[in-house]
Amino acid sequence: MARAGVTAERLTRAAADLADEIGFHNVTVSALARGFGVKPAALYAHVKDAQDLRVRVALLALGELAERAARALAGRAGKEALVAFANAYRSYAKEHPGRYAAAQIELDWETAVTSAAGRHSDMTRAILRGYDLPEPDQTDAVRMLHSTFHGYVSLETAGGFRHSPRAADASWARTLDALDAVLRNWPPA
Amino acid sequence: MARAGVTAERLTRAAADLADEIGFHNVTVSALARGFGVKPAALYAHVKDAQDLRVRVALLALGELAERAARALAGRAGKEALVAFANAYRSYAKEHPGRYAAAQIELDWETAVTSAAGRHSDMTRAILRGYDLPEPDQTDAVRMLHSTFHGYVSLETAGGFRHSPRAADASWARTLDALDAVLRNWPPA
DNA sequence: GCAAATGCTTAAAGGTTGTAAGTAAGCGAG
DNA sequence: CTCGCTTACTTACAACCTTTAAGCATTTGC
Repeated sequence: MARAGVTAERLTRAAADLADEIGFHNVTVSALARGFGVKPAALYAHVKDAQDLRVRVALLALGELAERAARALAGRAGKEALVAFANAYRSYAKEHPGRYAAAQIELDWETAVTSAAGRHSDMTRAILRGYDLPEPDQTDAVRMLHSTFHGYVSLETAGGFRHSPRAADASWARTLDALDAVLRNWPPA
Repeated sequence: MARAGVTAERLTRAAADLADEIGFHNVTVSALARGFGVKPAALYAHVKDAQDLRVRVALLALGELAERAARALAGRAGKEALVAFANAYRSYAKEHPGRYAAAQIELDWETAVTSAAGRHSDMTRAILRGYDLPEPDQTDAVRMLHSTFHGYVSLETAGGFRHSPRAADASWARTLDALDAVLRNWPPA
């Protein structure tokens, strides 16, 4: 019995890759074990249980997404920053649907603040620096931006825009135009 | 063996109720059968398989949501219509998280157009009548509205707004203000 | 080179989906 | 009213997934 060299990290990456292929929902401990050529029970030495594995994939995805977003944001401001950030977000979700789905699972407060989840709202706030919004409008705008990005990507992935001939890319670009416009002209309370 | 009186409709409603209680994800054929006091196999006489059941719950939810939205929209126009529609959407998701989750599953094209899914974009278009947008801006705006509503509700449900002291209700109201503002002042291409 | 730690296997219990075949209850017609 | 058909449900079973416990084998460290 040659050793397969399973580690929590390799397991997490394999689970993420598998999720992108067959859907996050369909990733099982058994399928993962088959991929490593070991019995399912062997994985429990590296990972607490199936939920622990899911959380690890979620944290991996959040980290990758934050890194990509940070790279997109570097050296840009205003609308350019908004568009770059949004595109980084959307392209990640399209290239890695399984990872993106993983990133949406509920994390307990402790895990969430420690993880890259906090970095995301920090970056969104960084975009807003170019629009000069006071609190609490800034928080509201962060939530609106995040909602629109996530909602659009989520609906697009679920096939919600396939019924109309209008290209999803075009609507996306116009949605970003609209967001930029409303941030530059934020309505008074 | 007294008959339990299982039908596809009652099964669907029970599944929807159970989903609201324990999460759509956790609804199993077995748990449902236990609720009816019958063996799991009995359910397969009324429903093709687990996926069929999920689709039925999705269609139920889409129908209920469409009905609630239509009621909210009746006799309103402009921002009032926008706010009423959005609130109907959000309140349904909060009252029926399991049903709402069900409504997000992918439906094949045939099922989707036959179902209430089409009615939803029709209603969103009805809201936009008050803002007088030409095509294809109208389609883009429909997609943006739907994305923002779904994204906000989705993130809120997943606990994404619990890290900040700012009330989710307040940000929601301001987000609707912003949407109204950008629809009244839609940026040119 | 031997002992301890580590990595994987076998074994087994318990839960889930789904099919097939058997039984019992209800219903309609003669 | 009872015979027989349809319908509803049960039992039985196969396949798969999760997770724990115990055992063996391979590395590693002293």
